[in-house]
Amino acid sequence: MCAVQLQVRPGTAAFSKGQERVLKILQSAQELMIAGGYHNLTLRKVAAGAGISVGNLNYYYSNKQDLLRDLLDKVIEGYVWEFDQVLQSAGESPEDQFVAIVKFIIEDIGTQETTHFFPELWALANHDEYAAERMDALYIKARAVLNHLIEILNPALTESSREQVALFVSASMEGLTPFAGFGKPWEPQRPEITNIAATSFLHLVTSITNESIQAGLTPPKSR
Amino acid sequence: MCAVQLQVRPGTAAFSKGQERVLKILQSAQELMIAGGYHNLTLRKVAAGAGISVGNLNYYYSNKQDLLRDLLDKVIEGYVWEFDQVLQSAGESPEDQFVAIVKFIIEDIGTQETTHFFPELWALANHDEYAAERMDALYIKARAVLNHLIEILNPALTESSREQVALFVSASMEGLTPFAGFGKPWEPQRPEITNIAATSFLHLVTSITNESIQAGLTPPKSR
DNA sequence: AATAAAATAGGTCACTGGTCCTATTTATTG
DNA sequence: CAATAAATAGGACCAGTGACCTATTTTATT
Repeated sequence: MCAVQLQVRPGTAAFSKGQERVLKILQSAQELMIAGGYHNLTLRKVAAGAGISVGNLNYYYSNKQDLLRDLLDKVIEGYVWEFDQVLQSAGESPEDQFVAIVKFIIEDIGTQETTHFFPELWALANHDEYAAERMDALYIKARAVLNHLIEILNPALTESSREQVALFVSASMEGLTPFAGFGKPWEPQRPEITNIAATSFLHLVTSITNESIQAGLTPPKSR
Repeated sequence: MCAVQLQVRPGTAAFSKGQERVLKILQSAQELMIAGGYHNLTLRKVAAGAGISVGNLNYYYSNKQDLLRDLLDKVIEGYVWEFDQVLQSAGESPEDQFVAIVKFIIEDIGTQETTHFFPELWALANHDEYAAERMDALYIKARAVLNHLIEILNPALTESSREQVALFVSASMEGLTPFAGFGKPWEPQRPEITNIAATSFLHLVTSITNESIQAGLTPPKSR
């Protein structure tokens, strides 16, 4: 994908300059994506933002798709890393840990980076297979944290029920992005919304049953 | 915005042909948006899809922004109309009506149109003021239905609490789009996820209090 | 120091996209 | 039917874009 990475072989030197450049390129691309969306991401702007020429950018990324993929990889890895951090931060009770994670994620969607990047990712995933794959991998990681705690909080749930609950919780929080994210109309009420979410999710994960997930609210009269 | 609309004056005839063309143009634009996202929406493709020339397209929409705005208006109006229908369909108890609406909305995100269009809208709203305004107006309408029922189901809630709860419920469902929408990994489990959502939301709206929204789960030890 | 590899700039090229202009055809109206 | 407006096609224009190539400079290696 990226020239530098491909050309690194065992026993080769540091390539520190090239690595730095790649980092600058990706940061420039990310900033452009956040500022103007994918349709504003041009190689010339990326090069300018990284302080290099278009020809040099082409040396690192021979085409735009490769750059986009590396960008997705980089940004998504960043979030995966954050989730791992959260998982390792030893908390009190499972309830407290669960609430802490909910608060952490809703806090995160308040940043401009997250508010602007993720809708682009969701839109990309509708038309780009690679984006869809990476997005899927990211959210699997994100739900792993929730899954782990839900299993403790509600051991009676089957694996599939638990995963469905985790998906619902995760997706619910993501859904707040376009409404209570950075610069959005409900941004000032994010604290209250966080309380609603935490209360609601905690009750859900501790009280939901396999049966209610399968049968729904209006159980069939037969049987 | 659109040439035809602007040139219609009192006493003028039907302009049936022009109106038809505008409809075809907007439908073509919508199809392209759904199929390939905004970055795939070009005037040439819109013209081809509508079966007219670029020059003729330019006669109806003198620039791309105007076309985009009319497209947003058209699609959003369609959803607003749907919400009004839902609101008028007299149901049984408020609980049943509430659950019916939740099911209706989650059903809707399973269509390709909704799954593909809305992420584009959310992304656009991050960089286009007009898109942000129209999106806001749409969701205000969508929440009005929820607000109305929440007021019945939980009269003790203040107006702002109620609106925050409605926002959370609405945003949660929207958040399912990139995960359980059309062609998404969790699409097969949408029925179970719908049950989880309905159960969770119904408990939330009937049991939440103003205090828990304000204070959160861990009340301060002082006082 | 000599040599090879890496990094960089600059320019070119074909193509696409939005916009604009003009001539022509079609419909409407008095 | 004449005249006026609406609708349409075709093309031109020009800025921008991704991709590519080559020459040059910088860096590393032996």
